[in-house]
Amino acid sequence: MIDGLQQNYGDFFEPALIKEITSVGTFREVSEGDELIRAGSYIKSMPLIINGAIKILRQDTEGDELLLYFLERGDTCAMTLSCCLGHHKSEIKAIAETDASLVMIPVEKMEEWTTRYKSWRNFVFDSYHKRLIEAIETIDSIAFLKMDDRLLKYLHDKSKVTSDNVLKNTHQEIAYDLHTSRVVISRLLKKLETKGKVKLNRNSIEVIDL
Amino acid sequence: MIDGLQQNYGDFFEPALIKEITSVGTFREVSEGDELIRAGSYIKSMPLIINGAIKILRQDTEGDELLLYFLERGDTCAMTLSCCLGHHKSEIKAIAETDASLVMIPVEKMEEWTTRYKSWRNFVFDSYHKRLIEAIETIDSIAFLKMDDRLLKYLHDKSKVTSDNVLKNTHQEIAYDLHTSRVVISRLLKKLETKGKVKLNRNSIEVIDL
DNA sequence: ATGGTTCGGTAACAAATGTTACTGTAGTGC
DNA sequence: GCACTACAGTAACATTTGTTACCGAACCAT
Repeated sequence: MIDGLQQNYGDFFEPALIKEITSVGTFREVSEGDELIRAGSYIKSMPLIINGAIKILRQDTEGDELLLYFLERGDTCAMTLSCCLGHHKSEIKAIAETDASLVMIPVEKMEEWTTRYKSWRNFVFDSYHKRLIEAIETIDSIAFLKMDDRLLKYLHDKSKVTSDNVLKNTHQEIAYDLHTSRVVISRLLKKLETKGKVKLNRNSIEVIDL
Repeated sequence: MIDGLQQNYGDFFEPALIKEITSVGTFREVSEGDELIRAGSYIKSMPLIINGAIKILRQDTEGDELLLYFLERGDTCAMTLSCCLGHHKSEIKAIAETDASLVMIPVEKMEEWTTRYKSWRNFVFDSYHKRLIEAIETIDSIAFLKMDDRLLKYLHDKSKVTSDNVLKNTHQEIAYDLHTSRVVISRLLKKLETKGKVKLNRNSIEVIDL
């Protein structure tokens, strides 16, 4: 755990803080598909991502879903942050996109560090900033792009976070993430295949050139 | 200015901070329609809103626009915050929705206060949280609602921030905010009128019952 | 192999939204 | 008054997206 922290957060946090994290944080490994945060639940600890990727989804009251963004190493979940600091309910759902390792920090420490460590404060501010930007980029996609371009962006982002240009996804799963229907995704993927941008196989999509 | 600060921020900030704000902040009055922040510009001071309303828009590279949310008394602009703290470029555009009064805080002070005042720190965290929630609510609207419901929400929100159930808006302006076309808005407004939800006049819309 | 299930391709259709074009009317300046 | 402009109403049409239904292939368990 110390290695992972040092590697991903060492440039950012002062040694004393790294040491504290090591002593109070708990290391956790999760498998692809694990649900880390359920919408509407309360959260008592905050994850620092050491490696792997987490996807953050918005879920409305009828259960409709929409992918907000991915978190990667060095990231933390701003919603969790603000839930912890403000003691609000979770507004989102988090699923492990790949196997991942995390360090979980208890809430009390977070608040304490905010006072004591400048680097922690900056990290928290920076995380908020990043998430706000990501949220706004998501808004851009939905508001300004048509479904075909949103799909392209999705394939691109996903192959980036998994570091793999073969996506092991069903069309239905993509449809959930983009909040549309399976038929629409199949239709658009087929178009992309005829353009030579992807190669389609059962349960997987090979990204050729986006 | 001290009155306004005391009234809107007094519960939140300790007296010493209020005093500091008074001494280093500059009072500013803006008129409806004034452009406070232009997309792509750098920002050197942060506004605390004393009264009035500011609308925050996203603008893409082609000039397409979309309303993100309104700011009201007691609010500040989280994007400005993070731009100041992180020295990033503005990603948004801000327009005075009504006449408004603001107190502008220089960047340096903001950073200093973050270290010195717990209440300021909490204010900043809280602002980030609020804006993130608002951004996500905007995502909800675009992703999960159809244009007719988005229009209803728009009319509702707008009549709330202006404290007036008569909106002095052209259809074209609404179309810009919702990123659609004038014809679509006219069509939907007409439907709302036949349902008795609004009354349409030239250059104004009376909200009857949403 | 058999039967059941999941996945993807496709067609046909429905609904929502976007686009273009034309109208009349209210306001504005002269 | 007259010309001009901005605004809103409407129709006709195009495009995009969503929905339903059906088929066949791949996969799975027995």
